[in-house]
Amino acid sequence: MKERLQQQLEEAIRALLAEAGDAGEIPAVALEIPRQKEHGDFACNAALLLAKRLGRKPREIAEALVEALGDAGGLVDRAEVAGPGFVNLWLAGDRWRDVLRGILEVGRSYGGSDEGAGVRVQVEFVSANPTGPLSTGHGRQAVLGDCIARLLEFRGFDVTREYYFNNGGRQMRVLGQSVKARYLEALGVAAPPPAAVLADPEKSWVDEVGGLPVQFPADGYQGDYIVELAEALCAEHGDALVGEPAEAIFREVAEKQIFAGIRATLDALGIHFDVYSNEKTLYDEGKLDAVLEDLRAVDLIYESEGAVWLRGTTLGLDRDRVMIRSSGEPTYLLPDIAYHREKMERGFDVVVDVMGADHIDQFPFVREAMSALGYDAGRIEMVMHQFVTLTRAGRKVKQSTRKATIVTADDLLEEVGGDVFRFFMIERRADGHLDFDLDLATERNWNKNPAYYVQYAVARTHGIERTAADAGLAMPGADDFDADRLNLPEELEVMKKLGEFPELVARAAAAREPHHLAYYLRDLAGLWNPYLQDGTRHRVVSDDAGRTAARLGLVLAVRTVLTNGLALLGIAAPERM
RNA sequence: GCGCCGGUAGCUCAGCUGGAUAGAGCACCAGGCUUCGAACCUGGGGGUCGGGGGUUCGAGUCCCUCCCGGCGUGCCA
Repeated sequence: MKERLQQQLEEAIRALLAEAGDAGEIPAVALEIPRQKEHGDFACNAALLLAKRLGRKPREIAEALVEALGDAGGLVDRAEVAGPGFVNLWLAGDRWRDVLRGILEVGRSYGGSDEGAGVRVQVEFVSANPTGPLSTGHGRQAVLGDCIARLLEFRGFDVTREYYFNNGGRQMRVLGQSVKARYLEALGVAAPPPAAVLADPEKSWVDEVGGLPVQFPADGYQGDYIVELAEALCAEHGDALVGEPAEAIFREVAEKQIFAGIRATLDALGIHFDVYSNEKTLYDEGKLDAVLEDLRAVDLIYESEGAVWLRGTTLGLDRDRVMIRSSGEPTYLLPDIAYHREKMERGFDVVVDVMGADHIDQFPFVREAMSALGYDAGRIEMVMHQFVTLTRAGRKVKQSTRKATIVTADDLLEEVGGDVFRFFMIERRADGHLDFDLDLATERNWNKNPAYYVQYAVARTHGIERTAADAGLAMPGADDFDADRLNLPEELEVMKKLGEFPELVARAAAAREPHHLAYYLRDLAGLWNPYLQDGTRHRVVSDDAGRTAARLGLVLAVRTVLTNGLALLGIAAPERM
């Protein structure tokens, strides 16, 4: 619809330019839906853009444009010049109604496209290391990444969801040590670390067991989940593991169990990854050494103070960074670079890295290193998101790692449910902070909750279908009704909104900004729920068979769009609530 | 100090490549259920779009500058 109008418009502009002896390019005119509906269905600013170039008054040009456009091949009912020189266009009424047929014909794929056909995209997200349960921030990232993936799939891209984690480095050793210390504590052979030690990250705690020192690491993991892991080991193995090194069974069991917990959380959110990658594999396959050699070959590596450094300054960055510590252990940077090289080698056309604000510092180094290694770093995108804060009873919920007052993604999920969790997490732009309002999310009067508001709009369409079925009526097919019977202004409003959906999806996908969907759905439901409220003026199932069929068509179209939109957010579209 | 991200109604936030009179939810006030679903709806009050300058026919949107907040600036993760 809009495309056709745009085409007509450009032709008219071309004609206008030709008349003035101007054979240049036509400007990128905006054809947009005005905020005020008194300004028509579409408004065009072409005359304003051309004024200087043609040396004529904008309104004059606008008049000429209106004349040249005519009825735009039957699309336009009325056109007028307004304000400083806008051309406001009113579409012929039946053109809006075409939207309904279009929706019913394609149904579930309305809003989708094949623009991404043959393009392989990897979306990497969550990527939390298996050292503890997912935080609310990870929860946000999980929903964000999944929704981006869903959007891209809907636009025809070949999407791989991937989770990468570091399991080879120092933090996993600390994890093993933490579990072992708690294990000995559970056995009763070691004392728990004093509170003063736990409160000070610089201090470590040492106890003697069988003449050997056992240490709770200074930066050990303090969460209750570590204690629980240790107690489970104690119950299963008794004291048989006392002589085992922390790096062996303790570390392995912890990684396995914690990772299982993470996957359970993701499962509960309906999020499934295609590929799990980890640092250890890269290490075992020699990928870390290889990347180091190749970076050395282009003179980006040097040694200093016993550590191996990447020359960030040569790459145009503000500093150099350590790749391998003087202890011999790599930092995160080296495996990250090796991992991204793998992404390139695996042939993805586009790589989207979703990451929290605290990780973005690393990104330019990875990107520039890719470039230096001869890859097209332009294929690598970053989507950054800020943190999540919780508000309960009008106050910020204080969270502290040290005091173990962390609210996990699981806690939150249990409290509000998956649909609300997803809606609230995706509702805001990723690059702003997210204030998760628990009062609103757990509101007993569900009507205040925007997630339910949209779902309710869907449920009502099913209620109408049930009523229709009771009257012996089936939902109509695309050609089974006369859309001209829908001529109330509020019906046209709904149809216009439905018509915007494909462009909205395209924009959200291209910009990797799923939050637009949440607002769109809220808006559409905000037209639809009031429409249904007026049961006399807008009664769908009535004695008027023709109008009933047309309105059932509208009901089905609205449901289709709401359902498609909710699916892109991973939220259920219920038949009843 | 430097870098990134924010600052829009009492609160939480939308605002597409610059467009006309800046929107929504919550909160607050006043109303509405013999209704295909009231988990809903109708109406109302409420704004120096952080401050200042600039570009433009036109700026919440672009540029400069300052202020405020978050994050980063580790041989932490």
